[in-house]
Amino acid sequence: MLSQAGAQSLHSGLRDTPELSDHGQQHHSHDHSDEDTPTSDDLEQFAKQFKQRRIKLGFTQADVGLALGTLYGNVFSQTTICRFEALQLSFKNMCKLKPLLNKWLEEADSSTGSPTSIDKIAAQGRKRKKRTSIEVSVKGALESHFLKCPKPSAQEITSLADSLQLEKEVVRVWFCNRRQKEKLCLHFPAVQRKRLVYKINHFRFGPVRSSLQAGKHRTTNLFFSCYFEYRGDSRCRTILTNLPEKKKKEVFALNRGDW
DNA sequence: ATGCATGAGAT
DNA sequence: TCTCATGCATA
Repeated sequence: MLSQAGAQSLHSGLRDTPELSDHGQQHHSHDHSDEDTPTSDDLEQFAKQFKQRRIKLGFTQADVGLALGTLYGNVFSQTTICRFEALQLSFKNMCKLKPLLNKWLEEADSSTGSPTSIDKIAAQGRKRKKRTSIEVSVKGALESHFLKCPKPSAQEITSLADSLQLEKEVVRVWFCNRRQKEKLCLHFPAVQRKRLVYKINHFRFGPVRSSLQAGKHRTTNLFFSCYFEYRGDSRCRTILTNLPEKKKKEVFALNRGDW
């Protein structure tokens, strides 16, 4: 499957499994909206409503996070509020935060728009490691490995890190985060749908054909187009890959695999 | 909104 | 050494 108009290595990226969207434990049909363990739907609905109200009241996610601190002693970051609204937290975590946010909502709803004073917490001195930026091609390789083995052993991590020229720790953390990410969306159908959107529908490969590239790197450059949907629209992204043979195979494997 | 990171508690 | 909750920093 090469160049030309064809080369449609499709694969509509659907391998929908009988997702177990709800891990039981919610038989109490009596929706005592609060304290009881909410259902995924409850949370989904609440999160949406929460965001709506928050915005109408003119608060930012960061505002809410701080307010929770001054109100209940638990400060949260903009990140966490954001993730709550987007259902990007674990089911358990969502359940934990819901009551707090609900209280805030009630209070904010009633109280006159007097902006609560904000107090910044002194930045603590922990030296945080600079965020290392992983190149797209390298991420692809990691992803590819993840599909084969989500839990590589220390040794495998070492050799992988070595071959990708990354710190072992970076690779280790990448896998941890990747696993975590994999789990987070399991409980919320809405999020799953959204994430599916990011999945690539099909690919096209071939040698670079643009006049610019022609001639020069005919044998080493490949174009790699991903057709996918993003927020309802179909998009296409083309990436040029100029990799050694071994890497090319990885790219191909990755793209043919069920990503 | 999200990628890489930290740290506490579980294994 | 992992999972989980969480966030700084940045896209």
